[in-house]
Amino acid sequence: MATAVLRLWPDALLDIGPPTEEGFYYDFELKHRFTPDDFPKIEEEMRKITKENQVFEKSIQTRAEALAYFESKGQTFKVQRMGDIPEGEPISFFKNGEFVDLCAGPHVMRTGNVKPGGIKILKVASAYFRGNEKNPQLQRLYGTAFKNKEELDNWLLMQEEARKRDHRKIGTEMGLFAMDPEYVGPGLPLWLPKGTVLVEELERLAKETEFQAGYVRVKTPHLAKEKMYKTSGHLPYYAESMFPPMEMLEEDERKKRDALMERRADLIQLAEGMGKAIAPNPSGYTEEQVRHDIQKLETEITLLGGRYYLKAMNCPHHHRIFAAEPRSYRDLPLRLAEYGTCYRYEQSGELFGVMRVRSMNMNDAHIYCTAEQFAEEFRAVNEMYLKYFKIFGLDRYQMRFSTHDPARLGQKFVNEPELWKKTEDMVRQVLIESGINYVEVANEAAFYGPKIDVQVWSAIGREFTIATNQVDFAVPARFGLTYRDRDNTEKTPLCIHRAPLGTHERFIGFLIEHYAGNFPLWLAPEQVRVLTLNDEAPLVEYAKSITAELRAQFVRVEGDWSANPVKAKIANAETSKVHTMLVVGQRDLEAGVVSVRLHGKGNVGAKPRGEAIADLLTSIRERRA
RNA sequence: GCCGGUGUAGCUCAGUGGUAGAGCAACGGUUUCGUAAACCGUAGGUCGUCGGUUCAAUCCCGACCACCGGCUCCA
Repeated sequence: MATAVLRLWPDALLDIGPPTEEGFYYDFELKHRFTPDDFPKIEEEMRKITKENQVFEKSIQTRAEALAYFESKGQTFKVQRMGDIPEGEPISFFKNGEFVDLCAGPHVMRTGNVKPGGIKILKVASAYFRGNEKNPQLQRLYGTAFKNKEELDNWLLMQEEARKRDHRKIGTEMGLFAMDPEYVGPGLPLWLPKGTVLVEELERLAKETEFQAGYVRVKTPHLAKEKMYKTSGHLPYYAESMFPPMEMLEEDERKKRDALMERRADLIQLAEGMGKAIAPNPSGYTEEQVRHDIQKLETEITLLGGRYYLKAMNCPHHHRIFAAEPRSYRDLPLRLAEYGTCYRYEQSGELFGVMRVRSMNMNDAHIYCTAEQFAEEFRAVNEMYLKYFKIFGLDRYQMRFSTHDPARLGQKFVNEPELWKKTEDMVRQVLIESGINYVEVANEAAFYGPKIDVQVWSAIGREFTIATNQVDFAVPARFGLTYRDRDNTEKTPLCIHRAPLGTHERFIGFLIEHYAGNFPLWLAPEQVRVLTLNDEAPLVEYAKSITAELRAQFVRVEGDWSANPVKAKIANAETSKVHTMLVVGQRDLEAGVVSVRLHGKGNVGAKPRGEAIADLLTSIRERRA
């Protein structure tokens, strides 16, 4: 592709072009802006190149030769990329026809190995050079190539099928949720009645599971004073992702606070100057005194209060619940659970259907425990994850173990090298013992401790972090949380943050794509619909009595005894993805049976009414797939 | 937030410098029928918002908002 682009636009600057899961891309810097109208032209040129059947020739050059080559071509990005190759490593080049590029290895031996019909340019987008938003943006051309046209067409067809599973599309079609950016706001989904069913079924699952695992439930407000997030350490590091605070102060109080803050800023500057001890300090005002006064001002400012933040996480509230009563080692582990609603001001371009939103319901819980209890608790949490994955038939997942980076202690990560090592060892131990498939990634931990993120892939191939399990050895101490131990001393507990079902928003978005909207019976918004062959009174009576019986058993059932032809009624029920249809006609009425039809599977035959109902109830109770 | 694209009825989409259509859904009738769509009719829109060009703008231009594809970031 790069060869073709260079032929068409010789002034294009090249960055790099690696393969991806669906093909490949190449980044270019070019005055001309690519549009889809250019795609056929580029494809045409690529086809010519495949016909030329150029051989990919490898050559090794010295660093100086390579640099000189790219500099002579004015390829500044390539020159920068050269810096990424470690000193002493051979610099390999590949040449095909007139095109020469830095490359670790060719993906095919000759351009002719790709048949002209198998090539397609997919889309153009932009990307930051080296993925850093401070760097210039390049134009990224995505393309794909298959051995021949048939394989390409097959792949395109699959892409088309995948698009049909998009949770935004199905969510609208099925009436699960709605977005109202004009009145409610972007990223603030409204759960419609059918989507709320999913929300509540998941909550019920979580509540049952957590109850059995010894959790207790709590409820906390959606906002808190500024002091909360200063203490937790989320401010100012997290402020970017939080909704701006609500200012509660009256005009004069605000002036007072601003004055105090100004004074504080001055003192901080003074203290810094003193630290460097540039000038003599005739006033006799010592650095220690200044620090003390800053502290006093801090307290005064926070006591004025006046600022409330919508919570972006539940942990601080739970910490205050821990602090609300004196705790003994006998109370531990204390597992506080809540489906807490959090608000995060995600950047506008990051919003994505219901998968990435600004208001979210988290399947949250915080486990306060001793260091001795930690491994057992952590293992129990992991097991809960696996239990959920089994229920949802989720087999493509990966645990991502995120650890700290010792070089960034005190900046990105709290400066507790020993605790980091200790907790990371504990987590690693649990992972190895449980035989869980995981990868370890450095420098990705939370500021307060290592974490495990669970990556899942939806049927469409979208990858998401759906759940998280984090260790926190820092924030409980910042809140001064303690329990009285056996030896009558106060100790600080460890805290495990966990959210196996993530947020309703992302989890449901994921489930929609996972099931393509065809939910298992226990989750289905409309579980059963009773359909009559016609609208004659005795038949309608029969259908109504079945409906009433199911409804009394809390089955989500609707009835359709309209005068429409049964074919039409079935078509309606099928398009609404009703899980089970009970079709009744004169025959069924006389025999006391119902004809069972399953969504997507068709008619499965008649069953005695009582048996059909019992089967439904069992499947729901057992949450069968 | 950045780059590019898009914005017409509840949904999917046509369309034009002289103030708008189709299918499905909705509503009213007719149809009484055994496993994916019976027929007739009715209603529905400040053509994302604001401004500009023009005799005239849904169409051309600009700004903003929102959404989509990426990047960055994340549950």
